[in-house]
This record gives sequence, structure tokens and C-alpha cells, in this order.
Amino acid sequence: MTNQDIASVFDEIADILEIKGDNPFRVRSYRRAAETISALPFDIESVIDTDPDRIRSAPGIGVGTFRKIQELIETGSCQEHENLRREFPPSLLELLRVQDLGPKKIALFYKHLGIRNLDELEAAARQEKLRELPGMGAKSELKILKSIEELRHRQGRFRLDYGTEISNRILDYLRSQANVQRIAAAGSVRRRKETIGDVDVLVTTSNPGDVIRTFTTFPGTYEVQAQGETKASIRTRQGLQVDLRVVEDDAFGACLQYFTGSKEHNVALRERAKRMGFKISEYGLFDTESGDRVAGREECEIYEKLRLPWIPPELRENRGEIEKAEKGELPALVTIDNIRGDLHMHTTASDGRNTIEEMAAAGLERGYAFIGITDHSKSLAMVRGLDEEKLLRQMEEIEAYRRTNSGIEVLKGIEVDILADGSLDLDTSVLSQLDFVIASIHSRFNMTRDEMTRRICRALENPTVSILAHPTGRLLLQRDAYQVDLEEIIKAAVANRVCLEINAYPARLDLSDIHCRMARDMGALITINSDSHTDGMLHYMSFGVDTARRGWLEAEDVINTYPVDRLKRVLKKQEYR
DNA sequence: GCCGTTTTCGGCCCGACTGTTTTCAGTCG
Repeated sequence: MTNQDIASVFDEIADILEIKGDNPFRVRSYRRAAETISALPFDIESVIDTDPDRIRSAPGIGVGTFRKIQELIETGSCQEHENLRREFPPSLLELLRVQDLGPKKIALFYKHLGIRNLDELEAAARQEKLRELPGMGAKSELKILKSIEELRHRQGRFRLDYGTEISNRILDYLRSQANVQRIAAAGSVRRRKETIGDVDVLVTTSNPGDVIRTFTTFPGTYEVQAQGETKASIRTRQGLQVDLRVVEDDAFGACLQYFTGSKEHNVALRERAKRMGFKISEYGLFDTESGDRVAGREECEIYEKLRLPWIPPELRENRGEIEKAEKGELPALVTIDNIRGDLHMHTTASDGRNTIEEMAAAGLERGYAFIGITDHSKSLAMVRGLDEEKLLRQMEEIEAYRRTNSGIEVLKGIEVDILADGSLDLDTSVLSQLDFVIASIHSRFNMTRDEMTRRICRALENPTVSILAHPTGRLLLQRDAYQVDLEEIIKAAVANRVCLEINAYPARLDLSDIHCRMARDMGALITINSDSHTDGMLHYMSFGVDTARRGWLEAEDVINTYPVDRLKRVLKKQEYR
């Protein structure tokens, strides 16, 4: 059972308790537990027997939660959870994913109309039955219909962090439990796409039957969907499908290339192969005339025979990579090893869980040369955002830290809110005393495109601002980006020497890969940041690097790769490109 | 349900927006 599986049980308990109308603080504590668990940097199942205190000491994990974790790992389920599921149909929970629909209204619809799932909700809305209920009207009904439609578009997809966790677990499991020779994950996980539809695993073995059998007993399996001689499919508890294919050793490379995709990249590659007198398939590269297989064992041979350098999977979207490869002009993509630090993280001063010292220690452990402390500003009352006075106090705290510690440069920053009119939430006289200022939007998402664009551009003109965080505000599979003219934003950023962020938080990845490339082409500098709220989240950085690579970025495009002195000049706008 | 203590209970993040209301409930961040 993965941390994610455990976390989602607690989330589900919280959901049902909310619909039930239970004590909101009890609900929150389940949510908090879920959050903590999904961010733990270690695997619960593998330490629960040897080092249970590591789990017990995590914030928000008390006696009750710990018992439920034990119960989940030992028995695969938890009594409290099962009881609640009997009380309310689990299908009710999918309704929580409808925007603007919360527990109260779901309970109302369930009680009065017996609505248990999306289809029934949609039908009731179309028959104009919802508007008759207390507190409802025609407008809410239309809003619900629109939200249902948006939700249906997203369904069946998963975030990359979950896909990565599952594919890594399966690879480890098969390597240790079965007689595999070569094994790799292909598909969108390998391309590091921000969301994935399924996981494809390829394997070579001398004993296919054994590998298939082992695969179908993977501990995270919810159901086995198909099981044949060379192929099997399982579904995880979260509903993610994983396909395993046993392939011939001589075709492993070809198969890896084929199943890595993307479809568009493969179509373009096939056309090229055809022009050159080859036929390409998952079984190899074949000479059209003789029918001989000329490549297939290694993936790079396929590209080689097509007179191309090997193309990194992140670029395989048919967005010009084949043309560039042909000319030898592929970018030297930024790697995680190039990253020297992280400029966006929170502490206990606002909604983070760790102190400045603890975040610095975690940064050191990752081998960073610098970190930037950037708590929220006062308008985010919900997270106890900092006002001018508290910020000044935090600055003193950081200076005190600097005097007693070395080895990592702790920069004084803030994530200041951009208010509705484009002004900043804190006084410029205080902001200018910081090492750098991140500006971002957390409220009033529903402005018109023009209003929002003007709002952000105005903020970028503030001389203290050197980073725009999560520029489009999207939350993957949850919330679309706000309406904004990103081209205008990028232009304004370049004109004002502001760096655009790739927020590496797996639910954001904002800028997206496409916007990232656009920003680079327009001359913008990029910063990749984890937006950590605990010391265990710094590793999210790798997802940001994945996005940067998909956006064709090189180390020089990303300020986190710069030595501290150069970084400081960029943050003070003395240097840009 | 967690946490911390002024220690075994009582507090726990709150303000804005929307659509429904005629003073507020529900949702979101």
C-alpha cells in the first residue's frame, strides 16, 4: 500500500464526514493527516515495523491516525472507513469534484432527490429539479451543468507524481520478485507529461509466465483486468491502469521507442523511415525491400539508422524535435544535477510546517548552495500571511541564522499577493529590503482576460518584483488557469527583468511545458521552484525540471543553475540574459 | 482527530465572493 493509497483513504473519510456534517475540526485533522502522509519523503509500509516513530512524529499523525495506518497496512482496509462507506454511497464522493459543489449541497441533493452520482446529478439539473431546492436557483443549476462538463473532460487522467510512484514501485517489485532481464517504463510517464492516462511497462525475461503472474499480484493491485501470455493489465486502487508487456530482447529498443510515443512523434518518425526505405513498428526497424530487421535491440539504434541523434523522451511530441535533431541542434536540456537551489518555500511563519533552520537543513541535504524563504503576505489571512512588521522580524531571524550557520545561503524573500488592482499586498519600502520578491495571485480568479492581464502587468512593473510565481494559477485536474494573455505577461516580464516561475508542485506545473518554451523563445528567464510547505517537499523540484525539459530549456535559461553571485544580480535586476 | 498545556480539556486559519436571499449559507482558497 503506497503512501498515496493511505492518504486517499483519509481524504475519503474526511469527504464522507463532511457530507455527514461531522465536526469540521475532525474533518480537517483527517485532511491534514492525508496531506502529511502524501508528502512524507519515505515509504510508510517499509518503515512501519522497523521505525514507527518516524511516522508517529509526523505533524498531524496522532494515536488514532497511526492505528488506522497500521490497520490499513495489515488488513488492506480500515473499519472506520468501511463503516462510513456503508452509510453513504461512495459514488457521492465524485460529486465533490464538481466545482462549486460542496458537502452541504451534495447532502441536500442526496436527501431530497436521492442523487448519488454524476449522471443522476446531470439528469436532475437538466430536468430543472435542482432549482426547486432551498438555496438553489436557475443560475446555480446552470453553473453545475457547466462544471460537470468540465469535470468529464478531465476524467481518467492522473497526475505525474502518482504515475511516477506507481511505475517506480512496479519496476522495483518486478526486479526483486521476478526473473526480469531488462525492464523500463514507457509512455507518458517516460515523457514526463504533466498528467498521464496509464502506465506502460516493458520487460524482457526468460520466463514470461512467471513475470506475468508476479505482476498481477503486485501489492497495489485493485483488480486484474487482463492476463495473457505476453501481456497483462491491472488497475490500482486509485483507478490507474498499468499495462505490462513481455517483449523479445531483440525488439526491446523498438518497443520502448514505440510505446514511449508520443503518437505524433511516432507518426513523423514513421514517415521519415518510409522515405528512407524502412518500415518501423514495435518489433523493429525493417528494410522495406529485404524485410530484414536492421535495428530493434536498443532504442538509440532506431534513431541512428534514421540518421538522427537519440532524442530525449521529454521532447518527443512532434514539436520540431525531429527537424532540430536532423540539424544537430537539439537543446542540451537542463538536468536536476544543474539545480543549485530553490527560491520558493514556506515556513511556520505562514502555512509551512517547518522552521527556517529545518528548511535550510533540508536544502543542505540536497546539496543546494542557496534557498529562498518566501512566506505568504497578509491578505492571505487564511494562512496567517505576514504583514510588514512580521516580515521585518523574519528578516532579522534569517540574518541571525546567517551569523551562526554557513554552508548554504538563505535568501530573504516573500511571496507577496497581487491585489485586484495590480498593487502589492505589502509596502514597497519593506519589500525593497529583501533579497528578492515573488509576486503571485491567490484571489479573484474570475476577472476578464483584459483585467487580469493588466493586473499582473502592473505588478510586474513594481521595481521590487523579480519573480512571477505560478503565472496561470491552474491546478491540474482540478481547476483551469485563469483567463490571461500570457504573451503580454511574458513581454512585460522581459521588459521589467522579471523571471517567470515553473512552479514544480505536482498539482501546478505552472508554467506548463508549452508556455515555458514560449517564454524562453521570447527571451524570458525562468526559475524552477518547489513551493514546498514541508522539508519533505523539496524533491518536487524534479517535476519542475521535467517540465522545463519538455519546454526545451537549457541550464542557461534557468536561474536556479547560476552561482549565488550571479543569481543575486538577476534577482536585483542588475542582470537579465 | 490532533495538540499542548495556563496539562487531560478546549481550541483548532478566516475573509471574499456568489447566488440566494432580505440577512445569509455555501464554497473556495
